[in-house]
Formats: sequence, C-alpha cells, structure tokens
Amino acid sequence: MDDISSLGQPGDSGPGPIRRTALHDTLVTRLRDMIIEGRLEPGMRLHEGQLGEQLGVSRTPLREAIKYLASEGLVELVPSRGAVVKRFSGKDVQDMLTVLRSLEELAGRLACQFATDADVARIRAMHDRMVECYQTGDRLEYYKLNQAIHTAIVGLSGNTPLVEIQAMLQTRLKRIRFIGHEGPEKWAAAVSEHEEMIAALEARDKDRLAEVLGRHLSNAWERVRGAL
Amino acid sequence: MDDISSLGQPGDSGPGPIRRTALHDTLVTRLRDMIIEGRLEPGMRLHEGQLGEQLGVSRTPLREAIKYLASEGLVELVPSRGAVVKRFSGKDVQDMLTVLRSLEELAGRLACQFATDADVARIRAMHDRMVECYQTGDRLEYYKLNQAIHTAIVGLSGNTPLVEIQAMLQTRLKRIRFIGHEGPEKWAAAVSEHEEMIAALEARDKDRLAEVLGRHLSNAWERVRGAL
DNA sequence: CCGCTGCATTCTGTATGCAGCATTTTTCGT
DNA sequence: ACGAAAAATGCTGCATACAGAATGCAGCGG
Repeated sequence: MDDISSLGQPGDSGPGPIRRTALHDTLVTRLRDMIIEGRLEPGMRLHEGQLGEQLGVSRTPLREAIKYLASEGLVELVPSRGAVVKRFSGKDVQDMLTVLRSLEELAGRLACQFATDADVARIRAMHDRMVECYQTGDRLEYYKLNQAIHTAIVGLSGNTPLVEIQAMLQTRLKRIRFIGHEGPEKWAAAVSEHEEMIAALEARDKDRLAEVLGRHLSNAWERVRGAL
Repeated sequence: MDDISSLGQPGDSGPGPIRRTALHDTLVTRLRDMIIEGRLEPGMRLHEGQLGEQLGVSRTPLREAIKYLASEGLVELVPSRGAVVKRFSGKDVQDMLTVLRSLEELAGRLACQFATDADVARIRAMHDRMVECYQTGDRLEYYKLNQAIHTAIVGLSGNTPLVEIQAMLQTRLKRIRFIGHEGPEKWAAAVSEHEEMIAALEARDKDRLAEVLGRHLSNAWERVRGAL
C-alpha cells in the first residue's frame, strides 16, 4: 500500500487561502523524498508504468514531475529510454560542496548585515536544541536541525535566488549526508564549528562567520568522503 | 507559420550517433528563447491550447516543457490557473548578480588553477574578436561573445555544478541584458574590465582575476539598472 | 558452437478525451 | 438601474489511447 493517498498532505488547517495542490507537484516532493531516502537508488530507471501504478496515479502527472526533477538535477533524462536516478561521483559531491561553501560564505556576510536580534535568537534556539540532540545522541533530529540552521542563515541573507540555489544543492547532497555517519570526534568538531558560527552571527562579525562557514563546509567533505 | 518544424534542427549529418531529440526537450529550448527574446512577456499566461496550436504540438509535451522551465525559474506555476512568465523585480536582478559575482569569483580562482595555455589562448581569441565587435559597433555579436567568454572561464573551473548554476542565472538575466543598452562610456569601461580579466587569466593571477570579475559584475548592476 | 537477423514484447513519447475549477456573462430580484 | 446569484464558457489537470522506438528472444545461417 504505497498509494499517493498515504502521502502526509494534511488538509491545510488554519486560516488563509486553502491550499490547492496539484498532483504533479505532490509527486515532485514524493519522488524527491524517495530518491533522498534511497528507495530509488542511483542508476535505477524510473519505470513510468510500474511507478505510476505503485503510486496510484497515471503516467501524465508522473512524467511532468520527472521533468521537473530533471531540471533540478536529481534525475537524468535519456531520450527514448526514460529517466534514471542521477549518480553523483565523489568529484561531483566535492564540487557541489565547493560551490556551497562559496554561497554560504556570501550568505553569512549578508546575514550579519540584515539579521534582526529576533532572527539571531531564533537560530540560537535551534542551535541549542541541536546541541541537546548531540548530547542525547539523536542523530536524525540533529541532522534535521543542522540543515535547518544552515537554511535559516542563508534565509537571513534576504536573497531569494541564493536561498533557492542553496536549497537545490542541499537537496542533491542530502542523500549523501543521509548515509554519511561520521565518527564521534568529527561530530564533536562539527558541533564546535556550529557554536563558533552562532557566536559570530550574534556578534555580527561577518568576516568571522564567513570564515567559520567556509571551514565548516571544507570539513564537510572530509566527513562524507567515506560514503562515496 | 511558427510551427515547431521551422526550428533549426538540422538532420544531423556527419558521423557519430544520430541525435534523437524528444519534443519536450526541443520545446524547452524553444520556449526559453521566446521568453528571453521577449515574445512571451513577463506576467503573460502560457496558454496551453493556443501555444500548442501555434507551435504545432499537443498539450502533453508542452506541459512537460513548462514544468521543466518552472524548475529553472523562468515561469511560475499557479495551481488551476496554468503558468505565467515570471517577472523579475529590480531586487531580484540585483540578488542574482550578487550570487553570480560570488560564483564567478570562485570560478576565476579555479580557472587560474586548472586552465591550460591552449584554454587561455582560446579565450584570448574570443576576447580579441569581441573587441573587434566593440570597435565596429556590432552590439549583438559583442553581447554573444561577452557571454561566451564568461561561460568559458566558468567552464575552465572544471566544476560541473558551478557551470550549471552559472548558466541558469545567466539565462534568467539574459532577457534583462538583452534589453539593457548601456551608454558608450560604460561600454568602454566594460571592455576595459574584460581586457584586465584576460590579462589576469594569462598571468594565472587568481586574486586579481577574482577581483576584476567581482568588480565587473558589480558594475553590471549599474549597467542594467536602467532597464528595470 | 557462435553470430546475425527478424519478430514480439515492453516501454517511452505524443495525442486526445473528459471532469473540475476559474472567470465572465447573463439574468433575476430589489 | 444596480447588485448579486446563477449559468455558461474556457481553461487546466488528469486519465487513457495510440504510435514508434528499444530490448530481448528465437530461429536461422555460417
């Protein structure tokens, strides 16, 4: 029972215009998650008939979702042979991290410039919760908060394209990081770097924040390289 | 007669595997060009029926192409109301240029590291031709070579994601730059900056190249701001 | 025994049909 | 005459049907 109706798409409680989600849009999210979680492995073909039946939808919206993901870079379109889940080489991951580093350095500088005290406090709170997860060993929640913090800092830049591109790269890397289980000492180092980040942000020290973010992402490569 | 068959897709003469292009893929390129050239103005709705008839294709591949362009950020999907050509505000353009600046600075540094003499010579040749176009006043060809040089430098970084993202941002900005006709003095400054860029690349001086590229793209905002 | 050719099956690519929503126009009530 | 409700129209969204390409297999020839 993997029907699309089992998708957690709550009925939009709360005020405001009711959400009117199109099926192809739902499928984009759905397929993305399946790829990130590894249920659709790299190199695997996306069989329209089978996949559509499995999800309980016809091929048309499914194909549209696949085209969307192709533009996102998660799947590759092979003419007359359908779509396959893109496989990222070690170099690809390294290159993405290089770009991500540059972008987050930029975002950090902008964030220092534009962040309100409330913004900073919000991120500090997330950080504290993340440290808690670190201490209790809750890797999944730690991982989520970690990503959320990075996303939040980039969000503070107020630069929409920057936010979108960072999100895209994070998505592509999610699957790798999802696997990559770093050792305790590296984990500790990562937490320490995060602590520095927050401190720099609170001090609105943009050079220091950029430096720490850069270092953090350089180290990220070391942390995930094991999971080619 | 605006049929899709009028698209310049020659019959792939010459050896090698014959090109097998899918219709939706052709449409992506086609629609992208139409948006860049302004034949599809920002805010304009992409009417599936009408547009499909105009291009001589059915709605299905057209819809797939639209989804692809939506992921690229050129069109916006409005539930139950189709797709509209995305309109970029001044801030959007400024933000995109900010990101582009950061990316090209990075690319410049990498290019200095990896470029062979032949690569540099190729770019120098493009630059010389561009200067010719400047002197003869051939704006269109100048514009194309200008973009090609930037793309080529980014290509020398050897970083595929970087290349893709830069290409995406360039595409979004193309329409704006397509309009933006700078005055003679600014044009001269732009050419001068390009001269510096090539010199820095030939000297493999990555800091200088990054600095010039950064300056060049900061000025780019001044050059296009007139064409909101 | 190995390789090639032709056929059958399966899947992709495209077109069309149908239902639901949005918008506009018309009509009715005040 | 003005406003509101209701019908009508046009479009999107999804499903299905059909055509063409790719793959696998069987049969045939070397």
